[in-house]
Amino acid sequence: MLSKKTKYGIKALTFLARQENQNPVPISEIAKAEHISVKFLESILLILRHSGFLGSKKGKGGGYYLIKDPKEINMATVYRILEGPIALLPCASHNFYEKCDDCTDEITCSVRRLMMEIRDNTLIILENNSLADIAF
Amino acid sequence: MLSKKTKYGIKALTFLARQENQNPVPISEIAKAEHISVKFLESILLILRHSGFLGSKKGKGGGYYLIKDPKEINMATVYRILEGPIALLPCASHNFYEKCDDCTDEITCSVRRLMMEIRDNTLIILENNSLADIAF
DNA sequence: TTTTATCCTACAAAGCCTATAGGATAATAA
DNA sequence: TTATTATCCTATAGGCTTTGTAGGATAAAA
Repeated sequence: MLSKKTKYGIKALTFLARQENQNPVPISEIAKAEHISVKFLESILLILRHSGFLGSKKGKGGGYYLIKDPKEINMATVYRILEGPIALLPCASHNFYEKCDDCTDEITCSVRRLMMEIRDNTLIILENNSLADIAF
Repeated sequence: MLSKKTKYGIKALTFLARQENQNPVPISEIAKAEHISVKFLESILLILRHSGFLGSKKGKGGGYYLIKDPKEINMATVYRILEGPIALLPCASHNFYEKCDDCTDEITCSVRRLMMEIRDNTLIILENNSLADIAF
């Protein structure tokens, strides 16, 4: 299941993508519109800023704004930053690969094969969707 | 991510499906072969028995065995019993639906739409795979 | 100088995951 | 009948993750 962090993060990105201009939007405004705790959202937007999706401006008239064109923001990348691995098992993940303690032979592992198939399909969907695709 | 409970549960089912006959297999044997804690596996097999996948026999010569034909055991059903919802959000789930606290309009929610697409795809894969399909 | 708003670290409550403990129950074999 | 084997079942504990909250530091604008 998606964490609230990821869900709120995507909602905030969507909210910013829907803005008519690139003026900074304060956290409080996004939080109010999307019904999210201000402080929790603050920590999420900080992550998205550090990851290069958002810019920020302090003081009056400040807030967060999108740095990239929503068409260039890939949902697979967003997912990995907020949620972590797309695969349902570490041994089926490209970017977060880990060997299983209990498996003797990864290649013939039936669970892994099934999870790889799901992973491949989920990845295609996420990669085929940009922020612009889901926002409008 | 898949819980160990689900992973171990599927591995145990696979192990039983690969048995040549329908004789009961003791927990300890499955646990040893799949490198799983006996006590933890015990609790998982109990769930699978209560869900109608497994039968059991007590005492010497006892253990667990498959009740159904592996071809008739659908991985979507197994997943739901062990892991819970297939969807990544409660609002995108058929069998475990829950309304979001923060959403005002579910229909236009961008996160939900994306998660529904992933859910539909994942569901197809799980439904198209029986225990027999993944075991052999 | 005041107000506004982000920046950043630390922390706390709650819930979930991963087992483990220990006795009850039932079947088999000697 | 007794000992052994193996499941049945409930309770619980430790650790980790999630979901925030607190509080001050920093920077920009009025």
